[in-house]
Amino acid sequence: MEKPREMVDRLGPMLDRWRVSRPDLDFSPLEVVNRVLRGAHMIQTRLDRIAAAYGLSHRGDLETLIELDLVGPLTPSELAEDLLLTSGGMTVRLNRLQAAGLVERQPNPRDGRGVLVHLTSAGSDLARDSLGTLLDAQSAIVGALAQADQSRLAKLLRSLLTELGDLPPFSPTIVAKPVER
Amino acid sequence: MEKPREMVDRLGPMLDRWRVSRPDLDFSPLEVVNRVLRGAHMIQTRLDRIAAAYGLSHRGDLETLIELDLVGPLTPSELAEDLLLTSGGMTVRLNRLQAAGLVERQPNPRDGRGVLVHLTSAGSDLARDSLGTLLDAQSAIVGALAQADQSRLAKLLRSLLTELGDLPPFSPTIVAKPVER
DNA sequence: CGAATTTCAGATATACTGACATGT
DNA sequence: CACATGTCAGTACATCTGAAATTC
Repeated sequence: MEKPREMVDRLGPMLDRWRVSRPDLDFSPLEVVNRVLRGAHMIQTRLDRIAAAYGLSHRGDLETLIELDLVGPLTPSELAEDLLLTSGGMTVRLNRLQAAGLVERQPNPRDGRGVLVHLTSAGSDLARDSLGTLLDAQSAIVGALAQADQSRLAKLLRSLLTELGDLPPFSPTIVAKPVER
Repeated sequence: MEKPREMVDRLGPMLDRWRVSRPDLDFSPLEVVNRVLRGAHMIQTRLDRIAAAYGLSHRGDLETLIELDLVGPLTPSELAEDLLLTSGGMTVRLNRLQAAGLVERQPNPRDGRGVLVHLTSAGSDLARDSLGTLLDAQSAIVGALAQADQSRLAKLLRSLLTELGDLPPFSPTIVAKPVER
């Protein structure tokens, strides 16, 4: 058992000052909310550096390639939903990735209105090459926590996200669709 | 004791598919990292709506006002550090807030090079009015979790942030080393 | 003087909304 | 026909970098 010596982040002292200023208010929700925001900011900075090392200077491009590599061809709508983006936003991304020769749009055989986004072999190579690096970086990020703490943290965050409305596309209980793709 | 019925967020099923696709890789860091990123995205969306309701359509403007209201006049550098921004970015914000009549720059009596940012009375009113609403919103966000879970989550996030290098301006014990990395 | 504070211009990202064409 | 998909133009937002001016 190690006793954490100085477990202080930037937010702690700020909260202390705020509480002195307004002792009548309850700032405890910030202990979670603000840390999620600050954490995301710092994580994003690290991940951006990795994407840049693979020649992708646009946030989100790499995750798009990786999602396609792991799951297979998807429609722009599906991609947008998975990656928390509007379809208009995804169009911009896909145009860029297509211009870079990393993805291709092909007609969707199951729906004449839409398309399926495929990786080119270059896109596939890039996704595969970078995934390991990306996982290593993320592993380093959470590596400060013991395994048990990591999974506790994951569980708590999952509860939070569920409450925030980050739900799967098809409510699990509903039967019909077996993820046809 | 309540047994959570369907504690499933959007990420869970995505991870399942990825693990099928690449059973050789360990995706567990994503359980934390990706949830922090997605959580921040959704939280930010909610908080932006509140700021907009107070006439502030620019992300970060409200937090700037509130920080000034709770802590008192600060220099642009101090604000930038607290809010994870470069000084150049803070200049833009302050120009906007000043044009809106919400803050004023005054010469810093302790340092002729710099300025101190003060709230105007309009800025102060806005900060005070909105703070309660903002805290309520954040309370609702974490409200799905039991008190004990909230504080567990806060603690785990704090460890994560500390590891990520989100440290207070003056490291309490350490003297020389700026956490070279 | 070398260092710190702040501003600014220029550059680069990011992403939404609403309208449209197309197809179901 | 009512609705869904994808694209695009227009708009808005965000933020950094590096150079310059000022003062410590």
